[in-house]
Amino acid sequence: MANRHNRTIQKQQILTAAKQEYALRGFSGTRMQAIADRAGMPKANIHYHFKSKQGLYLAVLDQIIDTWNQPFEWVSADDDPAEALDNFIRNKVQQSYNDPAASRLFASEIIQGAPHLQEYLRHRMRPWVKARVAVIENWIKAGKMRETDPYQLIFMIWASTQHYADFQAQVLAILNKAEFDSDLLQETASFISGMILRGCGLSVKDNKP
Amino acid sequence: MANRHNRTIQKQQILTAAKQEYALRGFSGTRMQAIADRAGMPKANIHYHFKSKQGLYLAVLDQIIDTWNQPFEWVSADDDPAEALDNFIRNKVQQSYNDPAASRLFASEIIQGAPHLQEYLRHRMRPWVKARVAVIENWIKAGKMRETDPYQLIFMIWASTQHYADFQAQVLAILNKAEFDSDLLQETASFISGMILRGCGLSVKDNKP
DNA sequence: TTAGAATCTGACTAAATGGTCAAGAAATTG
DNA sequence: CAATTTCTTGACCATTTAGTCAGATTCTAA
Repeated sequence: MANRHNRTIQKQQILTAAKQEYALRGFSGTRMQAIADRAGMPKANIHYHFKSKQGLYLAVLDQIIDTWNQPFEWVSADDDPAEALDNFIRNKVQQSYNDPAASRLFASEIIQGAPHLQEYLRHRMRPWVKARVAVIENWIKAGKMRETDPYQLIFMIWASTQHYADFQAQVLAILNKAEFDSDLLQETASFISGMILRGCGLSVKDNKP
Repeated sequence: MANRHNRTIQKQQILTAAKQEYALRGFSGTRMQAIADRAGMPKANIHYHFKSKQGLYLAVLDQIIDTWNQPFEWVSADDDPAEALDNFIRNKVQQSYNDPAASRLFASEIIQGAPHLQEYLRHRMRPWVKARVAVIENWIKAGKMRETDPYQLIFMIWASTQHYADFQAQVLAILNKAEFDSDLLQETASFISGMILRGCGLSVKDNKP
């Protein structure tokens, strides 16, 4: 079958395997051999597709960022804050659930000072946040919600939505559960949404009409 | 000077240096030589005091847990929920601020599945949480606060209070600041406290009377 | 003071691991 | 159906690094 096609598939297999391994063991803890094993191909093959361990790592980060940015063009000042925030929160929780490895890898990178993400944080994420902050400020000025520091609000939403992916081991141990199921996901999303909305002085609409 | 004394001091120096390095580069990313350099002694000396890289790592984790457990005996059902929660939140924020390396190291360990903390999570942290959950449930039964899932509440407090230590690189980049100062600390604590209290249907008492 | 224990240290070693390479297999193309 | 390019792979290498060790130094106790 077409080579072009294969090449794409192989690269993707490598990226996926690498994401899992990097998330599981950290950058330094990851062995190229482990990625190769997981991807089901000889190690040398990985070095054919990617220049180096670090190059592969950067490629994984890039892909994560691309995936995340896609469905995230969020709302304008005209929207209803309660609905918009609820949407945003449920979206984030769902995203962490869909790809916990991505969330964890990203978290590890930031915990270690984000050495490879400065550019991204400063020139892509910061403007994105600024735009959302502006929207929230508009809502506040329009009296649609309680006066609330928009930056802090966004940080708090990030923190609580990602927590279930990043600290899953802790959450499961405390709850004495074996896995994070879809029910718990819904409960979690509703809980966070409810807390945040009430915190912003917004009324929470019941999710089961 | 006394040997016993020196021994203790040296061990402590090693532990502190190791905590910084492990937090900064992760377990695998950390070099024994780097710990030695930071502690200002030859590498072989570290292996005299600690069996192995992993042994030292476990010792660091142990010390972190000990430090954390000390001031955390929290409240009973008789206390006022608003005050108790506010206290707890401010305490946690302060703790993250005082020793961000500890917070980050712990976070890294959990993100990677908490391979060395299963015992601690299941047999020490879980009972601790259970006890707080019981208190919160009492508050709810007594009509002192809104009906709220106590586990989710604790997770959310953990998530948002630790976020500023663990994801500091991100927070600073977004806010375009160089460092996390004491003012921002206070704002953050007040913000989180306010959000959580309102979320629980409790009234927030102003902090500047 | 001195024997003996505890501590410290530079030099060394064995193992692990990222990365290379040359030769072969497969696909593409004119 | 060559000729050429692209891809695959086992074997190999250079480097890094945790951990060792024997000898020096410092402390303790009698």
